[in-house]
Amino acid sequence: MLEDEYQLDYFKENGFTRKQCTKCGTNYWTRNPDSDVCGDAPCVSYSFIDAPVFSKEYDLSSMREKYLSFFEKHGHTRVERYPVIARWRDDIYLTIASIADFQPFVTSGLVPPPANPLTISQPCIRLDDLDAVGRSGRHLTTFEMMAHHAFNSRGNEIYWKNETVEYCDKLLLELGLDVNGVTYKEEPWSGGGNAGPCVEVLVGGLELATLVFMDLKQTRNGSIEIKGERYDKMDSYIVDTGYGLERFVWASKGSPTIYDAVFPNIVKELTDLAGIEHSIGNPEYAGIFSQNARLAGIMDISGQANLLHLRKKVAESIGITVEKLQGIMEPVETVYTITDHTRCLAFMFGDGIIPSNVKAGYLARLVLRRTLRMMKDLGIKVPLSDIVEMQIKNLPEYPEFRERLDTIREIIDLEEEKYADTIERGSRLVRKTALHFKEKNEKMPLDELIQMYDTHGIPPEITRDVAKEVGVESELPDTFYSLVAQKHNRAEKEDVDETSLDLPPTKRLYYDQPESLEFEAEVIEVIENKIILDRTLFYPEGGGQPADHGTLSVNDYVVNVGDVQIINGVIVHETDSDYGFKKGDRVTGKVDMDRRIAHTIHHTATHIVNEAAKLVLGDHIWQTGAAKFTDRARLDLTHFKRITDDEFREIEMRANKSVMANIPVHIDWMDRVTAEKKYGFVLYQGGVPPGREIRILRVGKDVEACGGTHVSNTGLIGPIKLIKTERIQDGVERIEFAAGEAAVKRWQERDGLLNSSAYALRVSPEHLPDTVNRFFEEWKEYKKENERLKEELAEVRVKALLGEAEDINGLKVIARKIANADVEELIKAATEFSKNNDVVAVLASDKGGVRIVVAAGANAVKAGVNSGAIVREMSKLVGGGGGGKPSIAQGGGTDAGKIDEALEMGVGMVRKVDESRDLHSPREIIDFVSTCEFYDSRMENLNQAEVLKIFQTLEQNTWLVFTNKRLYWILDDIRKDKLQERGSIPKSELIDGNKVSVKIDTNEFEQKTGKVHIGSKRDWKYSKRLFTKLSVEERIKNLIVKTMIKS
RNA sequence: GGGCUUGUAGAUCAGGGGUAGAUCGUUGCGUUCGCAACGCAAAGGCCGCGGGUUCGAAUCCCGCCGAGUCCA
Repeated sequence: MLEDEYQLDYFKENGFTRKQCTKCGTNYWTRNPDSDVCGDAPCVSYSFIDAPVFSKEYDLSSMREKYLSFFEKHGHTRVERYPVIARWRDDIYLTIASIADFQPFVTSGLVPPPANPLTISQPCIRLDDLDAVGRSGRHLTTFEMMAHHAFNSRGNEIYWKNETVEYCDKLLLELGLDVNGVTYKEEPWSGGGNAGPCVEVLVGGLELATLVFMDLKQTRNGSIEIKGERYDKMDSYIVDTGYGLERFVWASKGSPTIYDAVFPNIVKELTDLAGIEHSIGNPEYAGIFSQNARLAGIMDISGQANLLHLRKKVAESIGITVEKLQGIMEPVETVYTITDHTRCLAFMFGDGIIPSNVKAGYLARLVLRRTLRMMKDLGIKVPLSDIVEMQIKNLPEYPEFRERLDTIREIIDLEEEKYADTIERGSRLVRKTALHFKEKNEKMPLDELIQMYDTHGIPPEITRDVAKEVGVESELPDTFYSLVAQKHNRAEKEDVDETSLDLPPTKRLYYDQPESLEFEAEVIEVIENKIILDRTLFYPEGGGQPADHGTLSVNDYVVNVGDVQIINGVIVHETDSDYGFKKGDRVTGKVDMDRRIAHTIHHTATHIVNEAAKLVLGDHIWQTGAAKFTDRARLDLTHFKRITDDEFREIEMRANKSVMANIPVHIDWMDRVTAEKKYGFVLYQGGVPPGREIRILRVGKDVEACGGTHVSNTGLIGPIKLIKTERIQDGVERIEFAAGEAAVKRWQERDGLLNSSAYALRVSPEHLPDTVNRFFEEWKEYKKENERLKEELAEVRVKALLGEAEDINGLKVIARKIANADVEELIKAATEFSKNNDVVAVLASDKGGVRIVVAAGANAVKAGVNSGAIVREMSKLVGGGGGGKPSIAQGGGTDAGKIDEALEMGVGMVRKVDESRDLHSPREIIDFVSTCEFYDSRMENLNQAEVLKIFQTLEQNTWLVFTNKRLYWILDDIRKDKLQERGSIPKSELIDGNKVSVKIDTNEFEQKTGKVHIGSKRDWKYSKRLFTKLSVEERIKNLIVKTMIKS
């Protein structure tokens, strides 16, 4: 269907014939009469290695220059490269191709290209094949795409297919390529909603360039079908070429890998640093890498399995073992990767990406951390910033990187530190978690590895290694990082439901008459509550500035305008009623000027604060967002650390100085291309406005494309008060500030706070810090003193009361009301009492209702006194609740009149202790269990029969401990003893010869109707996520398994 | 923008409704000619902030602030 597209006169007139590849069946054009395959992998393998295809060797800069000047000679204008961070795009983070520079506005025809035709060498970053970088011999994360573009439209064609192929062919021949050396393979192209015919330019088995003829766009019912999608012809059609600079250099040198061709000196430096032998002068050695690159060229090497396959093949063909090959290749491959990655980082940071946990900054961090890991593998100890600096110095064509060197170094050093922290923290966590699995004698599950990475950023390799140190095995998943990066590469495109309004653009009066508040207009359309006029003073929401409010009136009808939006140049007024409005009416509009002025002031102030921040913090500052309100505004800036107090103050001062300088605000409508040429991409601080003409706002040195309303001179802003900074993401600081009246209100508020605080302490505001400090210190001292005194008081009280003890069953019982004592006092006294083994203290106070504390000495507890149970009952009586451990418990209530009664009851309970034994035989337990309902931590009901069965299979030496409606523990002896020592569980005994012994909280045993809760949260907490995935049955078994391992 | 984790002594962390803990570090005492090591003891906490539930919250719930991390 696209066959005819490739029948080019140039081919026919220059001795080419169209052939079909005998291997893959694709059609291609060649001059070589003997050719029978297409020249692309996997049909052929590299033939240029050790056999350079051009007449001489080129390095990057000579090849780039050769290319650009070739196209200049042929009528193209040389265009400066764009940044690798695609600031003008909201759909991708990184510049992935030269054509990306001209999307979307140039390719869509909305904006003319900067030159036509043009040539450019555009640095690009692609992170899709991270795993292959360094290993395949040809993959790079960063490369320069040399290109020439021609933007054609119907009636104005610059050139099309014939010329494009001719240029390419001429260039190759000029470089000294054998006439039979090039193959043009037909390969329809599609991507990003566009498509078109395309030829791949193949030399020596390597794809050197791609010539795309983009003339189709995806449509629902298009007449042309490619790969299942339907397309139509476009009115504009674009020559989109891409020549791989690095590949040209490689082909010109014929070195074993692209890395040796492109940055031999850096590779050398790094091999030296790592102490690795890398002598590509040695033919035998170089042969290994050549062979590897050749075979990698015709294979898919993503993933461990594929890599192993490659290794085998290479080893086979050279005649050495895989292990030996691995030993030679791996360190050098790592060096290649580091070389590539550090160049990538040089471009990223050189073009101002700030590392972050989001967006492009996250990609930078990803690459940076990967690099650090590999440096560690090789034992390279120098700081990463040294290597990146090396790269930058190796890129003399990018002087702008050198200017930013200090900042770049600081950013990298900070990142390196951060990563070391993360790994340190992570290793501790892994060790801890691994110990749990060791206990269970299990492998570290994949889930855990994923969680370590997902939640804590610990790479799976590290998790594996650390776990291994502890003695726990784990599985390392394959192709981890490529998957991650792929998902990251594309920004989410926001779905704007474009209700297409087929109306003329509204005349925007607010630009020409910023000070007017009333206007007359004609109603063009009324759609429900949405009113569209031919002209308006109402500012529609945009550029972080909210919409104007106000009223529209026709005759006597007045409606309120609550929102204003602009859709494709048509301004829509959303009102609270459409009553009385119809097409053709003359209306009067009135804008709420107070609101507008507040927005206007904040908008101009935003530009000033932005500029001030840039001056104070550095050139890496970019605005990533902003919002204006009537009472404040906020500005989000890229910055790699927190803004300090000093910087904060200085930004504020500078901003106010700009106000005081009363600088005029210049607004011009400019042609986009001219503006970009003149000011660069700093124009696009908040985002990229569409259109051929853009509105340029200049305040002092700050120049931005901005559609907002602004004051004419900065003096009109009035004061600017910075309110606070906030770190909204890693690498993004938010500055909140108020300007004009809002600023005055802010500091009045602040003064109010200060004054009332100072007044409360009866000091003047300037003494506030000292005084507050003193008060706080004193408060701490008094607190401690209070504690000491309470302890002393407790001792005294105990001495005084011990004599009053009543003798019950050999225990000394003290029941006392201590008036107006707080809980702490009671506890201290009770604790003091219970130091005597035989004492049971039952204390109560009437402070704030009723407070009750009961404590029992060691012998008393052994005898069966349960303070918790006593307190519970006593508290119930006084209208409250309480509980605690057998040794000590506390509670309280509201009914102070019943204190004496409660005390009596407490004593009564001690009396009864002897009567209730709380040890039970397994038979009793089973009986008990069979009357209970069970539920687990997820509050799910359990199958009772199942639980029963599990209990019956419990091993000897297993203890079940029930308290407070919960089955808390299933324990082995050792843990039981330990917990009993700590008093966490009640004492219990093994009943002779029985398989299971259990202690049940007496209270609970009597209330058999209650539900029994299985498992304590504590047991699952260390890997909550893991356990919640398990079934209830698995969870119970898990507890039991743990127990058995112990014994 | 979304998810997950996290905030307790100077540091690293445990605990997880009922008197705030461990280890290291700090200080003092003992031992030593002195140091290290050791032994004993002490000091050091608004348990991130603000609400709520409760007789009682470091602990549970809600909100805020801070930190970390994965993803879009």
